[in-house]
Amino acid sequence: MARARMADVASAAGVSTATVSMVLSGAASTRISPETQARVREAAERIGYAPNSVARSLRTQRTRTIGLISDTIATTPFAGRMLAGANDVAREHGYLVVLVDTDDDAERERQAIAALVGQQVDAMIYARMWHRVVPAPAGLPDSTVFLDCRPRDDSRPATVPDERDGGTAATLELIAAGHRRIAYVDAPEDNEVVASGLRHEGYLSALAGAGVTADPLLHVRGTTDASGGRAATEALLTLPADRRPTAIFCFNDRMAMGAYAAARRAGLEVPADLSVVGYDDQQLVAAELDPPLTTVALPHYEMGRWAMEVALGLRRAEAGVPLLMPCPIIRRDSVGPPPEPASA
Amino acid sequence: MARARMADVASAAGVSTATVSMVLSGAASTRISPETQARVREAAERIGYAPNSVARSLRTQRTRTIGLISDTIATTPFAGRMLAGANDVAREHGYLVVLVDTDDDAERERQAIAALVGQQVDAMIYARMWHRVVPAPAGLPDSTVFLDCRPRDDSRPATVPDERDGGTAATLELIAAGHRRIAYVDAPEDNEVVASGLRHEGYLSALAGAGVTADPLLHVRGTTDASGGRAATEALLTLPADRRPTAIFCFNDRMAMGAYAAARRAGLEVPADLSVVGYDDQQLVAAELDPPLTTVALPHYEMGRWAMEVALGLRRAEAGVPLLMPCPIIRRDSVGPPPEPASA
DNA sequence: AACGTTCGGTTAATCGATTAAACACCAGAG
DNA sequence: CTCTGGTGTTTAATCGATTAACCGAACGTT
Repeated sequence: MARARMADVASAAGVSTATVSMVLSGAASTRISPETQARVREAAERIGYAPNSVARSLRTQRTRTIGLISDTIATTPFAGRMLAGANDVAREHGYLVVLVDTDDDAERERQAIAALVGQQVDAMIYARMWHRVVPAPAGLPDSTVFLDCRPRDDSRPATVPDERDGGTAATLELIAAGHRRIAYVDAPEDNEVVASGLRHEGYLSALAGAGVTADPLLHVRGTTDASGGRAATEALLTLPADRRPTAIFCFNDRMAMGAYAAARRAGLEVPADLSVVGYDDQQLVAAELDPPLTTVALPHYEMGRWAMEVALGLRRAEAGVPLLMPCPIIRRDSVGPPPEPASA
Repeated sequence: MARARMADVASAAGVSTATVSMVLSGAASTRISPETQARVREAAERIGYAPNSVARSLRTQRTRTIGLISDTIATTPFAGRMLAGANDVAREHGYLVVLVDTDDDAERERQAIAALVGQQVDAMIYARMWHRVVPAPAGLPDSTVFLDCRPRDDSRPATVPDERDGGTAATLELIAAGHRRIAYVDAPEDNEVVASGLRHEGYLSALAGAGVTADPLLHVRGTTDASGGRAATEALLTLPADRRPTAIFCFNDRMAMGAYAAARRAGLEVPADLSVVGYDDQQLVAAELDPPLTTVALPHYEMGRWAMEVALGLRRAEAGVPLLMPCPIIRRDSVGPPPEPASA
């Protein structure tokens, strides 16, 4: 049998569709007598009526649907938490999210935007899986919110992680443990990777705040995977004893994995001989390392929530200055005091 | 200015909306003169017309939209690839996917199903993030496809990984390297985790096929994280030398990480002293271990594609017997010959 | 000249809701 | 006995497309 329509409820209850609509939408409860309301509700229940949102959307011009465009969902472990945040807020307010993964392809992105606009989504979220500055794509509605990226012209509301502050927090954690010779194992030089520079700034400012002069030798780079972290750490460990770092802050958790491996090869224990702090709090990795890794979490869930709240108009957000979402430090067991009592 | 409607195109081109519709949908190209067609297209282009899919959907009773219900997207690294597969197929055929994460909550699931049905999705995919047998939820349309799970009554098309074959492949890999004493570090006993038993069956059958008698001592269990794998492996390594395994097949990659740690603590090198094979080919983990881990990949992307193809009717699939998607072995560097020349 | 056929469109119904405006009915006021 | 005002409900327009049915003109045939 076909799905019940409002007209079916109407005839079952012996009223007009207008009455059914008013009763079920709860709007004009005052105008309709309680008896009629009860009759309508009972009839709707009985024949299993469920409104057709397509028809409703056509009439009301709102679909209670939010479009979420993202690059490469597949290959990042971060997408999930961002999606989860957005999805939770959407659900809490009766919205549905239409997801499109553009695989970082400009043509697909164009199509996706067109398709979502055609579907009349009420708002749009433009997400990137790693913090970037992007040229605002054409065709995005005014109601678009940027997530984990910011439009180059800052023309729309956006939220990104507060990487600078995260870099400071990580470094401070090591300083607090007594370290003075702290290395920063950075990502390769790449303007796209804004996180790299910001975390470095945070690192430098933490050192400065503690009265430690930054040693340029301790700022090294490697590819952003375990092998890069390992190579960079190995280089660091060949430094003469008095210049060698007692602690390492890595650009991300995978590089920290590599740092662990390098330490192991060099016969060093983490954290007894070398303290390590990562970044990202990567699912199923950071906590599983031996010892579990102290790291800085990327606030993907929170950013996802925020973006959806703005998209839904639950929260005012002016374009111009992106919201910097705090990156909390996650303390585990990879940080300890330096091997020798600090210079103090 | 409001979005252009078909009527706007019609008046701009001096024709009726029927003509516009026919021209733009490409359907009745034969009936309309080439000149008129050109005029209509030009007008549509000029005023930037894009069809309103809500209106179209109401009329055609199809939304070109697929609902995808899943549990806990957030906390698993697998979701991405499954989504990517589904999304790719959808995009290739001009469909959009509406995603709902139920967070494994029955009430949310109910709401999600109702919402998607109300949105008139053309079909639905019911996904789980780890292989399970589930009671088919009420309210799912007939067109629902099950992804990485199967309805208890096998009443709908479904696809799950071929875990048994994967277990065989992993074990065979070790046998081929010359191992005879091969342990299986299993997940805790739990009927929900069907993968556990199936991989075990595969393991046993590979051993039997090679004429090796399975030693019950070599079937141990641990929690499905690194610490569980580590504890189980440590237990294995305390076995007397002649009963000790020379190779370990782990239920998943995280447990394999733990096996690495245990080996290291025991002064053993992987793979020189101990070979290890994992399962899952977990993103950003398996390949990053030192040495990179040989493992069995879960075909999430392929399952996602398959499910969407079935949902879109591009592929016939009868309910009854779930499609077993092959789990390819990913060879890296954690498998070598046993430390002593094989018994041969 | 009368009568099909094509050709090239147009008319109008329809999908299933929402909602402004109209209406029927009754009570109380003037 | 008419008028005014509520009250409770219905009528009908509307959202923006699709599509079956129809229609007028031109052309060919006998």
